[in-house]
Amino acid sequence: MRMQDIARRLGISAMTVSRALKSDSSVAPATRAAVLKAIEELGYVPNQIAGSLSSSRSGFAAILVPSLNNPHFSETVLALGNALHDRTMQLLIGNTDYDRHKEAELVRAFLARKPEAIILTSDGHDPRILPMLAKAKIPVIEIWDLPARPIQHVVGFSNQLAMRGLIAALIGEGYSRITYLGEADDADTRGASRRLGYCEAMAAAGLAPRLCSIGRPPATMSDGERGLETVLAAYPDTELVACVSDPLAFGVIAACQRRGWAVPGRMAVSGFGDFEIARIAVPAITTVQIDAGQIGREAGAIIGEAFKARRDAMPAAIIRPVPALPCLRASTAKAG
Amino acid sequence: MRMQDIARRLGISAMTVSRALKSDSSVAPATRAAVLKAIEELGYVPNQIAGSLSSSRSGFAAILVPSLNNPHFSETVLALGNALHDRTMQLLIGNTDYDRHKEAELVRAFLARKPEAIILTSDGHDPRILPMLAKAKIPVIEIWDLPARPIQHVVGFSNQLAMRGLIAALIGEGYSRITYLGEADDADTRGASRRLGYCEAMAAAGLAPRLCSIGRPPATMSDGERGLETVLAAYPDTELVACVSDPLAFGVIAACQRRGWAVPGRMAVSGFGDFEIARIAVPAITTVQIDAGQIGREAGAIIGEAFKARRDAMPAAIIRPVPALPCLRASTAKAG
DNA sequence: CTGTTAGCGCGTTCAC
DNA sequence: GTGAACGCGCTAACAG
Repeated sequence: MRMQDIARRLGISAMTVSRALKSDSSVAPATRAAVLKAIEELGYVPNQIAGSLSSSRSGFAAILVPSLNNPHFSETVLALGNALHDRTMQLLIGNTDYDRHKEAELVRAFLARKPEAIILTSDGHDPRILPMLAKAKIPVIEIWDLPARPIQHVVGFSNQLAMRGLIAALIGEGYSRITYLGEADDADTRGASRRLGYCEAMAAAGLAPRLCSIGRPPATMSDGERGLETVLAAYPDTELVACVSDPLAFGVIAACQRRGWAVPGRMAVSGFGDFEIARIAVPAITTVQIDAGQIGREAGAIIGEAFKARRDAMPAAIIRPVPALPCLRASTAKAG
Repeated sequence: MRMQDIARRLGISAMTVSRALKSDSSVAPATRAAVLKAIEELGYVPNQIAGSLSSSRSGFAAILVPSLNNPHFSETVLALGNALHDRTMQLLIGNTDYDRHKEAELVRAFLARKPEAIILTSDGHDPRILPMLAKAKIPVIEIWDLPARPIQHVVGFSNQLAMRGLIAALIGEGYSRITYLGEADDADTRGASRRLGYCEAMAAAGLAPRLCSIGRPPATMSDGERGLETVLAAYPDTELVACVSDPLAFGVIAACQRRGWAVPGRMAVSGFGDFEIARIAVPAITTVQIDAGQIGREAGAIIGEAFKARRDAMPAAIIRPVPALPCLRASTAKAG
């Protein structure tokens, strides 16, 4: 069924049907009512592929995240999706699995769909995506970090500074034998940034870094459970395990509890991200607070501004920092 | 940039470029190499919107889930996405927020994109979507439950039987003052099914149902923390809280621990779904094991079979059950 | 307020 | 193995 069929049935032209479906165009109220009624009765669904080709507006924005399974990223995706819904745009979601090559492949596949904006979770990108993005001439937004050399717009925070701030605060609490537990390789540059922040904070206090790793990202609760062994093997005198993320920290705490070790007391543990579990777990987990939803909303706002700016002037790159502050909780409390 | 531009540059026709991009067509190897080289150099990205319009194959499948934030659904989405990737199809993901009306709106919006298959998380659907789906003439797969009156294909398990099995097992362990904690309304019919399963198991043992609720879905850890109060207010003698999901159970356990109550011992708690947290938490949480990834993979396989069947014969509805078995863990262990 | 014309950029279907 | 004509279903841009 095509617009033509609706039109013929009403003795009008397809163009009028098309206009009746866009509420902003000028169509006689009676005509519009008749069109909508006919569409409803016949169960007609417009072909948006044809519409997109004709209008060269796909109605898509694309977002790439390392892992949809991570509640943080899915919250960002959700918030962005809601923001775009208000602009009647849909979201194409891609999962890079912390893999640059897969990211590049997805960028290519998504660009073929002519998205009107693209959001990348800031990471070490495959350099080949840059010319592709430049050619697409659409807003590009990197989220979840503050890259040294941004592609264009940014919504995020410095993972490095945030982790440095947390570790500095913990050192201030009196901890010194702090061991870092994170991913092994640098596929996840947010993880690498956090590790760097840890090292800086330790160095600033005159302490040597103590690094342990658990393999490729993402860092899971199960990794945390195994990770405690790794930490103790390398640094048996550890008094605090600083984890790259909250789920990992939860796993470490669980492993301690299985051993009958008090957390805190026998061992302290910190995380990163302020996942729900960090607030609910017993003990509650010391972490860095991030509002994942806010990142999505801000990204949606930037897309709106970019569209507006295109009409007016040269759209300047927008760098929008979001808060990332340490939050000390029971898991690192010092006894009495 | 269009195919025409590539073609002119090589002194060939656009049609040859098009064929060179589909590896199955007959193009001289030298020609193909030249085309691919030119495309690479110029950074040409084919316009899939035009391709879809012309071939009437969108390359999309659409999936609607109640909540992308739920690690279970995101795992299903991920597995389905991988399965479809092998068929070079992309996944349009929609979040219904446990809302039938929103689901209907999304079905309409997605059908306009001409997906080649649609996957719905089985729920009470808005009846208006049925004619729309029928008209679309594409495979429809309902997942995560076994609906009484399926639309077409199904991959799932009976939430009712699964919960009944779990409760029966717990009654077998010697529990009788079991209180159910779940969502309030029936927006989430999987939750309603589980509640029904609980009631049946209790009735079968001659026990009266003890129902408590925590508001609309999804059931979060925070809901669990508050939920314990609700349970104790209504049924102070509760010895086991049977929760509609693992995160909710985790919240209840956390609330117990904050009161200094031993779990198990002073209170037992069960969940549903076998989320990672159920295995890692201390105590580990008794639950019903579901393989969320398998549901996605099976759905992907059904899409493949449906495409094959279309050529051969009338595609019969496929009902593919997946396992959902009780798993007793420490959180409901009987002392001694 | 409504209709007509002319593409949008590909892939299908023929020719050769 | 390659090219030319045509159409996919809709909307932009113009008439009227």
